[in-house]
Parts: sequence; structure tokens; C-alpha cells
Amino acid sequence: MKIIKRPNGTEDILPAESRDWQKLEEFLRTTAGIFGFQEIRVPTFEQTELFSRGVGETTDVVQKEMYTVTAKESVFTLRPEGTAGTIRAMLQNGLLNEALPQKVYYILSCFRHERPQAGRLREFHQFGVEMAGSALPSADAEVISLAKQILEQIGLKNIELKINSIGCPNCRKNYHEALRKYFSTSKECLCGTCQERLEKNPMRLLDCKVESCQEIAKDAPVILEYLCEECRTHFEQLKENLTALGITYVVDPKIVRGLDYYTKTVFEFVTTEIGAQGTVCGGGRYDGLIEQLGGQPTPALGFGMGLERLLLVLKNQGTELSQEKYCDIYFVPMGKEAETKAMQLTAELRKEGIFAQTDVMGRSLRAQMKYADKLHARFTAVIGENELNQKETMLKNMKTGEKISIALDEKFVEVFSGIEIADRLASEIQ
RNA sequence: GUGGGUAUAGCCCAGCUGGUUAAGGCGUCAGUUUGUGGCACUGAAGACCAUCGGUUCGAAUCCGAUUACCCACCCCA
Repeated sequence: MKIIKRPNGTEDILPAESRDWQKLEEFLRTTAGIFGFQEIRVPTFEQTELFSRGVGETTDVVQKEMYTVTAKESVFTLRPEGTAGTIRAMLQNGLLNEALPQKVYYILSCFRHERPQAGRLREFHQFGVEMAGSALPSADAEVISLAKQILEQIGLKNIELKINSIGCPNCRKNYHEALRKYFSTSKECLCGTCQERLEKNPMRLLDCKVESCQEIAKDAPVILEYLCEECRTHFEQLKENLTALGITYVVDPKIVRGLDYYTKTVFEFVTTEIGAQGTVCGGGRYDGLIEQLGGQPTPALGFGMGLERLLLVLKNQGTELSQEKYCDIYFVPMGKEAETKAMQLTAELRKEGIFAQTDVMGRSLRAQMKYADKLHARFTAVIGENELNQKETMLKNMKTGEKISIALDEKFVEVFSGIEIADRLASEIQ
């Protein structure tokens, strides 16, 4: 029989890595909590229209990357990103009628049908936050500083924050006009997709990677010069806020973001550590999205972080997140009777929250000792005929090799806890 | 969707111009004299050499197709 393999672009997270994931997730939750964000959990699949309306009909994500599934008569789409579903849930459950701002975070997996490569999977995991209700630049600064604190404290090095403003629909109208005028003079030299973009969404044209297009785009008008009064001051104040918070940034007029809902502020945290897919966190303001999804006009913003990209950077940097396997005590039974005793003691210790293990393989003493060593057991205790007769065993400290005797009676759990805590303190002092 | 690369044991891989019992390391298991791990040593298990077809007396090795994976473009986290 052949082994069935997992689908292309998916990953198994094995015990050796799941410890890192747990550590990362725990850290994300507490940091988001410190900033006043609370967890929201939403369905993995949604009505397809949520994404076409929310993310944008013209985006690549909607046009060619969605997993749309039919089950019975219903058609659904596996979420390609987290924002649309989160906003939908906030609207549907009336969260936006509560005190504003509403601040939520999520850890979930997203699905996009793209060709996999380094740092890009078809199912990938995202941590994201959304903050709804504030139009002020201080909200932008708060969200960005959360992202920054996470990336910094988790240990990322050499990350750069890029910011830009892509304006509101008002100023963008003028800008689109200017872009069309600029590009139409050399329309013939543009690549096929860019000629289409010119009509539908001329801003996309700016980050086309085709060399000839880049050449033409080089001197194209810059959005920042077309911002309306309101958007301009918003951007200026955001920069002041960032400076006040000691957050360094680079203004990059080229970052546009691929999702249509963004307005005003957009930003990315970029690294060079993991190949071509260097964006570890991306986000921005989407003041029109909530209305677009049927709610009252409400300003909002957020970001998403790619968790496997984060872990990839940490791995490439050689940053250790988690410690090794763990075991407080390993019992080495010899003989039937001893096995029962070891089993009972293990069970008792576990009830007290102590990491205890014993043999379930019927191995020899020597082999059991080797196994205990592999588990990084802190203590071992052999139980054989002698021990059972004398109701006493030697507790061996695997690090120091030192042995002390301990009675095999009803006090065992209590006595062992004391020894174990003392040992832990002693090793922490060193 | 478009390029390029790779495919040999659970993992990392040697095997050059066709003839080997397909090598080594990690890991796993057992042992190194009787009841105490790490180091070292010995041994064992584990591979239809991705699949299908072709050339040949003979293919892991050459050719073709298929599939899978990797990297890059595109796009994004």
C-alpha cells in the first residue's frame, strides 16, 4: 500500500516544531492582550461574495487564488485572508454598536491557490488584529507599534518598516486620472496585464515587475503629491506619532498592497532573511470596508502576520524559541510487580502536575536508562525486587549523577516534589 | 498561469563516463558478563534506487513521458 501524501503547499507541524508554534502563539496572545485586543474566532469558510465584495473583484486573490468549494447545493470559499470574515462577524453580532474602538485579534489559517515557494504556502497561518472606530492617526500608530513590539520582542533582526499613504477615494480619483494620463502616452510599451490595469486599477501598474513597465513607471506621478488636505495631514501626523514612539520607518511610495479595501495608511514590515517573500507583516487602514460590507461607515485598520514566515526568519537567524523535551522523573521498573508499582507512582505524580514517565516497552534496565536520558529526565528511580522489599529506592539526579534514597511509601509524592523544587531552584541559581 | 532545478532507507546523502552483495553519516533497535544514562565500540533492522516506457546481453546510472517536491516570476503574509 502506498502512503497517501498531503496536498501540495500544505505542511505538517511535527512535535519538534509544535513547541515553537505554541510558544509563538502564546506570545502573540499575551502581547495583543497587553494592547487591549481580544480574541475573535470566525469560520474557516464564508459566502464567496464576502470576499469578492470585501477584498475586491479586481484583485488577484479573488480572481485566481480562492478555494471555492461546492457542498450539496451551497457554494463557499475558504478564507484567503482574515479581515473580511472578522469584520463580517463584528457587523453580524453588533460589536460595532458597543463602545468604540473595538479591538480584536485572531490566529487562523488562510487558503490561497498559488504556486508554493519559500515562505509561501497554500494553507498558511496568520496572526492579525483589527481595530474599528477610530479615524485618528494615533490609532494607526498604536496598531503599528503593536506589530513592531511583537516582531522585536520575538527576536527578529533586520526588519524594516515601510509606510505609505494611498489616500482616500477622493484624492485617489485625481491620482488615477494623473496616472492614466501619464501611462497612456506609452501605452503600447506596457505589458498585457498592465494595459488592462490602466483601465481598472492603474495603481497596480506601479509595482509591475516587468522591466519595461518598471522603466516607464519610474517617473510616474507619486500618490503622496495628490493627497487631499485631510489625507495629507493624516499621514503627516502618523509620521509624527511614529517618531514620538521611537519607531523608525521608510516612506515607500511604491507599496500599494494587493487588497482593494485599503485607504490612507498602508505599511509593511520586510526582511531579507527568507528569500523572495520577505513581507512578514502587512496592513493598513480600510475606512471604506465596513460600509462596503453593509455596515455604518466606520473607519478601521489592521494588519496580518504570516506565522510560518516569522518562524522561518527566526530559524534562519538561529533564534531558539522553545526548550527541549521535558520529564521530571522516569521510573525504571524491573519485573512484573515493580511495573505495577511504577505505574501507580507515575499516576500519583501526574495528578500533582509532575511530568512523570515509566517504561511501556518492556526494556532492559540499561535500555531504559538510555531512554530516560533521551527524554532529558531530571531524575530516575529504579524499582526492582530489593526496592520493593526495603520499600526504598535511590533517586538519581541525571545531571549531577548524585543519588539520594527515598522511601516508597504514601509520602513519596510529597517528598519528591520537595526535592524536585529544590533542584529546580539550584539549577536556576547557576 | 510562466520559467528553472531536484527525485537513492524515517532524515542527510555517496554512487564519475552503464556490469557493486547500492556505500557512509544521523536516527531506531539489541548488545559490550551479572542492577544505573550521556562517550566509545560491536551488531541488526530498514531501499521494488519516484512512476511508466525505451535503448542495451546488462540500467540507480543513458533517452523519453508522467508525477511529486524545491526555487524564482506573478501575487502576497
